[in-house]
Amino acid sequence: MSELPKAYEPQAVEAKWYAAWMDGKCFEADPASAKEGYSIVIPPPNVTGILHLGHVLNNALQDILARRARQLGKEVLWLPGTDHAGIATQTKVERQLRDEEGVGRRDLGREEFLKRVWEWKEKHGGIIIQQLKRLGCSCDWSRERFTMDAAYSQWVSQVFVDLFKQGLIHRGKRMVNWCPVSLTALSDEEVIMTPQRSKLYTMRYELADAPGEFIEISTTRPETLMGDSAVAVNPKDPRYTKYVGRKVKRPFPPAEIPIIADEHVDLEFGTGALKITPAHDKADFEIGLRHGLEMIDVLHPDGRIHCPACPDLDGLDRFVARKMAVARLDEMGLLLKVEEYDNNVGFSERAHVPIEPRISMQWFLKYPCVQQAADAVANGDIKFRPERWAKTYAHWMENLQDWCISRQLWWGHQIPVWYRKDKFAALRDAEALDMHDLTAGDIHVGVDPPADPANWLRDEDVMDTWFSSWLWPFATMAQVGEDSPALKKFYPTSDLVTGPDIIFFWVARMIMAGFQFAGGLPFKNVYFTTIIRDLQGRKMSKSLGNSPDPVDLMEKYGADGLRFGLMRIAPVGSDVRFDETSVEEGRNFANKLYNACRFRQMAGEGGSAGVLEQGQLPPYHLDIIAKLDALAAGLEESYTEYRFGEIAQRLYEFLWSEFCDKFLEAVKLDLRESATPEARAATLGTFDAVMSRYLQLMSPYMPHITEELSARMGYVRDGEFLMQQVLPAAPLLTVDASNAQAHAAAIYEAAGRMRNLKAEYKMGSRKDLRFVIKSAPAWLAAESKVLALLVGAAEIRLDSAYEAVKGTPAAVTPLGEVYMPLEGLIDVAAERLRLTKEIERIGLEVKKCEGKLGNASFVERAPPEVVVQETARLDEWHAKLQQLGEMLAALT
RNA sequence: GCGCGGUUAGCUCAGUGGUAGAGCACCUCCCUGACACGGAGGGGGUCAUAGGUUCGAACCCUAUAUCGCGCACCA
Repeated sequence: MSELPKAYEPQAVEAKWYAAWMDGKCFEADPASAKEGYSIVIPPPNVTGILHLGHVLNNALQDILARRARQLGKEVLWLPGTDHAGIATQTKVERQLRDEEGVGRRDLGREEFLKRVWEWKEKHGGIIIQQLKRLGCSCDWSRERFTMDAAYSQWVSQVFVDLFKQGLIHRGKRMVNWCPVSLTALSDEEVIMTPQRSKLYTMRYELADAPGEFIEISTTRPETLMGDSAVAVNPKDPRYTKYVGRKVKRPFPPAEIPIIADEHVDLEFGTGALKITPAHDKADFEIGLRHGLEMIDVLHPDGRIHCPACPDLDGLDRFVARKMAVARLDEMGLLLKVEEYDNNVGFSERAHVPIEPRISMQWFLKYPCVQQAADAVANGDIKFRPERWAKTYAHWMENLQDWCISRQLWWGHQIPVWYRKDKFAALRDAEALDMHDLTAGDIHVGVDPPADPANWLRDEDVMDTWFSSWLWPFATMAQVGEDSPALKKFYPTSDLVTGPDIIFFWVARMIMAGFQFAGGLPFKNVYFTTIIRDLQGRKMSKSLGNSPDPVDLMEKYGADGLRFGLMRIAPVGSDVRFDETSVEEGRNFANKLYNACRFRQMAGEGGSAGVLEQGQLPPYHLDIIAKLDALAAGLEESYTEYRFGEIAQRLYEFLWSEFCDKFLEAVKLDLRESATPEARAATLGTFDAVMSRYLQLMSPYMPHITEELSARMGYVRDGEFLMQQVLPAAPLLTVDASNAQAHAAAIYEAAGRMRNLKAEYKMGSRKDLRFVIKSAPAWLAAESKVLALLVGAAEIRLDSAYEAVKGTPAAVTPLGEVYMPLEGLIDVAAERLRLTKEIERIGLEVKKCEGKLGNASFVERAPPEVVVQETARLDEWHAKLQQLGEMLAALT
């Protein structure tokens, strides 16, 4: 044992133990182990990412699960890694190149640009990994993966090829969500519908065969009218039946377009007539297909208008063009009204701009194993917590659309498809060729390039990042075709911990991939974390500046403090509002734990468990031992239910309210020098038995401090680690403690009542009071000294014959009636009154003041306006009065 | 529009049929030999509203209000 400083200083301790665990290879998983396997794969953070509180919550939970599993004797694999995060990373590096070198990616060319991204990744990519280590994460770092590792990329290509061969992947020209900033297609999930305050424009088109007669149309997007190829009305709409089949004049560029009838049109909305722009609206696209309409593309990929026939609009940004188009309509006398209008607009998840529905050639996946994946959750093979997310999942699975998996980016897994050079030009330039236009000899789909690469060109697109992430649970454990021991031991994984915001992006897709490629479900339990918000309820975000840096918090409060604080407020249900004070509480709790152990160390050596038979131990000992067993059982139950906040709360209450506030206070007498060696040894023995087990129970939540204290207190042998000790199944208590617990409870409660009595009579801090207990139980005689210590009394007298004088303060306690006789002491109330009057008599004012009496002067100003602070302690009143007298004498 | 979740002390949240809880904040006292990142005591809530079921409801049921989140959208 060694000396401990007064307050716990986590920083050095945490770094020391993390290094020791790494040296000891404590986190490494052995697939050959005979122990039962337990595994988690980390939700790979973006390689560009830096740690935020969401990561902390998420990874602390995984660490707790992993550490707990080790304590239960399992062979644990927590597999870490990072995600290449296509758009995010490419954007970041492009921005840096533009800022620092003034070049774009096309200036560099694909090969050079990718080289630069890799360089950037090697240099800055590991930040979040270091931060996870700082947090104490017990990942098997020897198995760290990256979604663009060679072996992992092999999986991605292989999966693409397999799905293609099964006919589930195909290429086609379809309406997709296009991001005009990132210049790529996006999946439906990457589009965020956002309420907007926009305008609804009502305009009129003139009928071609009846000049002066108009049809009125409402639109929110007048800038695309150059792409109109029809006007549609509902076939059931009597107002418009006479128009169907006729033509109207499109204002610009001038053209005559048909009026068609389509069920899709809502009679109630606007004028009931809808302009059809098949190339720039999803619904219009469908209508266009049904009616064989011309698809007129009037937008460049970057969102500028492409319409040489309208020179004043051509080349303008879409939002500038909107105003211009409206102005032109107005000039032409075709604009009828403009109304304020609330609607939802799809925004790009990454670039935060409105997406543009756009027809383009892309690769699509028809999801595999949908039914199996849906059933697995519905029938409980995969259990979601909280359970309600299962409904969200089921709903999504029922309404699956094909997944657009191609991205017009460079950073990512390039699509493993090659085209014959001569056909490729046509494909690319016209964007007209469908897969069906290519014969088998024109296209090569394979993990490896064609044998005569000179004659082929590779598809330039890469795959959606999630198309690699969905393979994560197994592609991290085995190479393609490998008979992997890790996979055998650790797949399917045990628990997945992630946010509900990626239930579609990731969780659902992993389940489908698991069935399709790994022969079964990828995990058994999914624990969905809560979203962390600030005190105003806003999502944490960099731009709002409301997201505290977890590393700063760890420097200030320690990783253990941060972990514990966050766990205590992480609810099972809804979102959590984060406040730094919760981390402060975590730090304070660590300090409390530390000081309890420090107290033990100051009591010195001696004492080992079992000096006394448990049957002979005082009630406080048996009580705390029983409560520790209850704690262990309670934690077991809470872990089974994944109730992490409850676990933290139980741990907190045991140490603070039971162990420190009650047990430690009750046994202090036995650690004084006056105590018998036997009592002292028994006390130290109980302390060690309970504390060593408690530290172990605490270890998953606060791994560093528990490891430190266990080592310092000698609870763990040199060269061993607390985190590797298996939690004993047997309870500590071996005898019936019900009597002892009843006695201890009675004493603690009585002590509370008696302290309350003291406080009521303004004698809370006096230690010289004597209490009398009437009709006390016989066993109390042995404990009266302890009770006196707990109460802060000079003596507790047990006297069944006691007759209290009238007016003696009294309280009913589980130990019988308690009296606090004041004979022999001063009559506090009366004496205080007398002194107050005396002070007022000599012309001073008695005033209540804030602050500490001991430090502040009782005379704030010189006479005649001398002010005296009120105090509860009579001896101080006397002293003040005396000093006042002296002062007054000096002044007069 | 459909679905989900919340509404409990000033704040953040526990509490799924039996006399309302924690931490922080607040008030009083105390730097007593583990801890002021602490100790002792205290004040504070008609559990969103209205009905209903029940001997008994914060909890179960039905509405309503309100906040948040998904999904789907009519230009």
